[in-house]
Formats: sequence, structure tokens, C-alpha cells
Amino acid sequence: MISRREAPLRAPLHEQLREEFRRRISTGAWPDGSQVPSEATLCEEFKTSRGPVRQALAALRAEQLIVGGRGRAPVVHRDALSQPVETFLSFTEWATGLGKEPGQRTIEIAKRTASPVVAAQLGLADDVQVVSLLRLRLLDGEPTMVERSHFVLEAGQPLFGFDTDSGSTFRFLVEHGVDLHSARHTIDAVAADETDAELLGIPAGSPLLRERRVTTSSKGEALEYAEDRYRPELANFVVHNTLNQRAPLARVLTPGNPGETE
Amino acid sequence: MISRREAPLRAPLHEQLREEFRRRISTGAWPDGSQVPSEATLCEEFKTSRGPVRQALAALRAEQLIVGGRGRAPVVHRDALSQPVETFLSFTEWATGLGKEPGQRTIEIAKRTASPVVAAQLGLADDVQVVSLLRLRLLDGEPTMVERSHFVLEAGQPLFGFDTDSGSTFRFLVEHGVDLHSARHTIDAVAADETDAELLGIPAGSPLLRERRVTTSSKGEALEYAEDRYRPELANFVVHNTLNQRAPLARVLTPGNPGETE
DNA sequence: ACTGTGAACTTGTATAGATAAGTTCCTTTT
DNA sequence: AAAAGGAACTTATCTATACAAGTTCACAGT
Repeated sequence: MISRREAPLRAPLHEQLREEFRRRISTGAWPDGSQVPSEATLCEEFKTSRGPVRQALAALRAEQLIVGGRGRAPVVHRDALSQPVETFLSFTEWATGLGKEPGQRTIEIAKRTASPVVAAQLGLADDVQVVSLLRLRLLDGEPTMVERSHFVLEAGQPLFGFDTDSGSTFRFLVEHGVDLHSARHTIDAVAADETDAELLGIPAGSPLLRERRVTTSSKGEALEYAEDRYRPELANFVVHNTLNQRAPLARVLTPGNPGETE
Repeated sequence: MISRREAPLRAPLHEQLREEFRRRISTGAWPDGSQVPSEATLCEEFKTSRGPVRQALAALRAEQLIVGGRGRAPVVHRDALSQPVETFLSFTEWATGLGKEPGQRTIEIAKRTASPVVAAQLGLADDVQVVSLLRLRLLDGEPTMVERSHFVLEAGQPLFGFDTDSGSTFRFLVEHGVDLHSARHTIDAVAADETDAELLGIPAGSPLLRERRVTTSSKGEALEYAEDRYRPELANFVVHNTLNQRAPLARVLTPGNPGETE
């Protein structure tokens, strides 16, 4: 019963095709704006039926990597939004993907009792300890974002053995077996407090773009609660939606206690 | 050649099924948490093959309205983010969907030459006229958002024959044949200017959550450029993403001229 | 020169069937 | 009683085929 084949040796055909197509787009084998080979051609090339090919194309279509169709061959559309997942999970990988040099200065890393807000977001009792991290993030040397993240002990413990100024903490944690799987992001605006102002080199009270996120494991346990504050002149968020294709982004009423921060 | 069958009389089977299933979920015929009938059962009921049924279910699955599967029957999951599309296209329908009373006060509606920023966003020459609308939006009587929208003449013309304080302008325009199809939203933060401050009843300089959007027709022509500014204590944006499922939301570098507004 | 007709392509939709793989639950064996 | 086995269900994947519907383009007719 504990066969536990962690990584499936043979991914389904349509997934293989999807990744192959994605690779061809990202490497430029299928240049931006060019027509995608016809389904018949692809079936021929991969010796498969139309089902898996269409399923793979549909996935890319949902990401807007491919547009058009019905009659004429669809077209590669590789403009904006390239890596929408990594974008949100790792600042480092986001930055390098844009050709920028990511930097980070860890102001503080501590193990301490969770504040009420943090405890609530992580679903912990009030007297439980968490690993808290306060970092300044830079792009090409310019202060861009202040990150306050709080991990449950189980997930944050490995961080004390890691140079948090060196690389991607996200990748580090995943490689150490922390099951970071999904995240819920809340985006709003907030005025810079004294700390933000000093770190980012802006006047206190300046508007900042705030992203709060709760990262959970694949079983739904909250592992991290973080609050990132961006200089809006340097980074913002983009979403594209259509009448047909429903985006997993929603405008919501701000719940409960307004203004409270941490 | 001008057959122009605006509304297809017979939608594809899988779309009919999708809407029927969605209806059953929203009406409670398939209660939250209950198991969805098996594919075989649905094929039986609708006298169809598995293809369309699976295609319809896949669409709902992508919206997280249905979760689980493979072995056991999938389950209805009707909690969070319900109407992610209407959410972004119509303030009125978003508000009513939340059980709030939407309100709006039109400050100004005008036909005038587009400002450089607006012209650029709409892809127009500098001397072209647009229909500009400045509105204050309310939730249960409380000032919530300032909306500055600019329509190309073709799309905005009908607005002069419409009481812009009465209902959903989005619905009004769609019903008048304006082909509002998709939108690209950019989200950041900005300080309230004098106008914002007065309309929203907040101090000038307060941080506001800003959503700029370019709405385009199904052929890709820009029809509307709008800038909405929300009080962050009242509304914000939420996105949910996982390692597998790629969200069409991305964090991007703020392009070009920083700070410019209109 | 212009028009339009239609063949030959494309993708979209739907059917039918086969096999793989996961879950549930009852039965048998120990 | 507990564990092992297996039947009967489910969804996932894949194949093969057919027709509908939109696009492109060359060719014939005017």
C-alpha cells in the first residue's frame, strides 16, 4: 500500500506534449507570432491521435500562450505573462527570469511567539512559536520590496541553516522537503510605515502595493504567512481575463478589521 | 457573406451541459459538498457520449467549482470566488452578487480629445475624440471607488442615451452590440489626489488600490481604458494559485514612465 | 480587372470503444 | 478480529472516425 511512487515515471502523453510545446515556445523553436503546426502535423510527428495533442494545446491556450484557431492555424503569443507560477512563489526566480539581478538583505530572522494576526492566518494557537523573517528585496541594487514572512516551525526551521541572502529561499525549502503547494494572495494598498520608509528610501506615508499570502501544503495546512510591500513604481500585478476564460482572480470585499497590519 | 448570426441558435453541446451543470450547482440541485453524478449517469441522462460531458466538467473543474475525482466521484465545491468574470467586468453585478447595494454618482460624462496617455492605451492617434466618464461608486451608500473610464467613440456613443446612474453600464453596452470581450488589468497603488480625496471622503495622499484596465473586443481592438481607485479598507483583490494550475496573474515590472496618471 | 465559386486546408464538435488506474466495499483467509 | 484479496465501481487516458464550420487560395467566368 505504501508504493509511494513520488515522481511518476511516465507522465501522461498530453502532459509530455504540453511541456514539449511549452519548451518549443520558450526556446523560440516556435517563434512568437508564428503559426503553430497543424494538429495533423503534430499527430504525425508524435505518432499519436488528436486527443492528447488537442488537450496539450488547450492547456497552452488557457494560458494565452497560443491564440486564434478555427480555420486558420493558431498563433504563438508569447508577450507578457511568462511564468505566472514561479512569479508568485519566488522573488529570486521571478527577477532572474526578467533579466534583473535579484538582491536581498536580511534585516532579521527570529524564532518567537506568533502575533495574534499571524497566528490567526496560520491557524495556530496564540502561544505557538514561528520563524519570522524580515527582508529587503532589491532589483539591480534598487530597494524594491519589504518582505515580512512567518513560517510555522516545521517549515521554517531549515532556514536557520541557510544563508538567506544567498539565493531562492523558496527553492531551498522545497529541496528540504517542505511541501509548499498553493497560495492565496490578497492584494491591496497601504501607506509606508517608518520601517518601510527607511528600508525602501521613500517618505513615510507613501502608497505601497501590498500582497499578503498564505502558502499551504498540498494537504491544506498553512505553512507561511507573508506580507510583501512593493514600491508601485517598480512592480505591479497584471491579470488578463476573457468572457469565456475565467480568471482565478477576484475582487472581494475587505474582510473584518480594517487597517490592521501585524 | 453578411450572414451575421449574432447569437448562435444552437450552442455546442458541451457548452449547454456546462451551463446546465453550473445552474444545478448554483440552484443547489447539486448541493455544496455533494458528489457529482458519475459521467456514465450524465451520459445516460443527456443521451450523449463522454466527450462533451467531460469537457463540461473540465471547465467547472478549472473554476474549482468541482474538485477531486479519479476513483471516487468528484465533489461540488462552491465556497470562495464565485463569479470571477463578472467581478471584473461590472461593478454593479459584482456588488449585487455580494448582497450589497451598488450605487453610483456620475460626476462627468464628456466627449473630448483623448489625452496622450489615454490615446496611447487605446491605440489611437493623438487628436481623436473619446467618451470620458468620471464616476463615484458606492457600496451600501459608502463611497468605495473612483472610476475614470474612456471609451472609443464607437463603443462610448450609446452612453449618451443612458442614465449612467441607473444600472450596469457593462450590461447596457453589451446589449447595444458593443463587443466587450477581454480585459487586461494592471494593479498597483497610488496616493489619492485632490479629486479622489474629496469624492471618497479621505485625506489627500491616502494610499489607494488602483486597477487600470484595457478592455478589448474579440478581435483585439481596444475599446475602453479605465482607471479605478479603491479604498483599500473596502475592497481588494484575491488570487489563488497552485504549483500545477497556472494562474493568469503575474507580477511584472512597472514599465516605462513611472507615476504618470493621465 | 473583378467576381465568385469551390477545392483543400484548418480547427471545433461529437461518437464509440478500449485500456489504465484509483477508490470503495464486501468477502475470504489467516 | 485483522489482514489479504478481489469484484465493481469510479475517473483518466488514448485511439479512431466522422462531420461541421471557418479560412485561404487558385482558377474559372464574366
